[in-house]
Amino acid sequence: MYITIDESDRRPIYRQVADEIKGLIARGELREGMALPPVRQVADDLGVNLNTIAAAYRELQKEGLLKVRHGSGALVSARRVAQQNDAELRKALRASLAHLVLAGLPRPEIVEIVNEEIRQLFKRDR
Amino acid sequence: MYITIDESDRRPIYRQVADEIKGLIARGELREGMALPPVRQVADDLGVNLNTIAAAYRELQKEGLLKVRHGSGALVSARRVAQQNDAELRKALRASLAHLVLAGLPRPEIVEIVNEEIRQLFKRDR
DNA sequence: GATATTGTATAGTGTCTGGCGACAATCGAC
DNA sequence: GTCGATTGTCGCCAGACACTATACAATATC
Repeated sequence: MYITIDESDRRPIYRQVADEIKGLIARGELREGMALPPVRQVADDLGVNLNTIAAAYRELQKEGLLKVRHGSGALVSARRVAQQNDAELRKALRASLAHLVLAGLPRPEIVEIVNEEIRQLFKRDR
Repeated sequence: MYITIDESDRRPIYRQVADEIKGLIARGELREGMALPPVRQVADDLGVNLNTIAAAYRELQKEGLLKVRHGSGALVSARRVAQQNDAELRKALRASLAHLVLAGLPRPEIVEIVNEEIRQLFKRDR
């Protein structure tokens, strides 16, 4: 499972991992019922402690995306999060778009990038 | 200056504030040369300590968006951030879009929302 | 059942966040 | 120019958080 973490990213590691897995689920690379690698394996790959990955899994379980089972592994249990605050989602989107603007990207380029990302997200939806 | 903070948002307050101000600058509501309200005023409005707001201002100064002057206030000093990691920006965008997908929004609606947000961002650019 | 594999719990360490109070720089009235 | 008001800064503290190491518990495999 291709996950990376970033030193310069100010989010905690466990949340970076959780967000990456969310991305994999969103774009259908991880589908309902599929097993995730054991926490120790991911932890070794990334060079962090197993508890850090376990925290990420628990986070996703709390949101209803994973079913984590003591002794066996973790499974993708849904491709939908239960209740999601719409305002929160928009705020995050707005913030990331604002950063593109502040980076100096012109409007057409931003539109281009966004469309490309959306395309990637729905690539596997047929 | 209309800023809000959100208890349920897991980002620290000072970063929420910094991001909101970034948004105001990005969409041109705060323009270069304009003064920001004193840290005490913002702090009182939001019910937090002045140091929390000061931390937000310092954050923005570090990114080159503000000029903070001891004794006088803080000014918007640019509408561009100096160096910005492109990969980081895309990652944030990707994450926020993924969350929309996981919330169950259909592709057309996501496109709609994104276009609306982009429009808002460039509303004042003529 | 024994052993390996997998997630969980606990405890320790360092960092981050946010509050309080004192300090320092600047401004404005006079 | 001085003084008071206004503004940002600093040092310290308490609590929460992030991450690690190690021991424990549940499940799978044989």
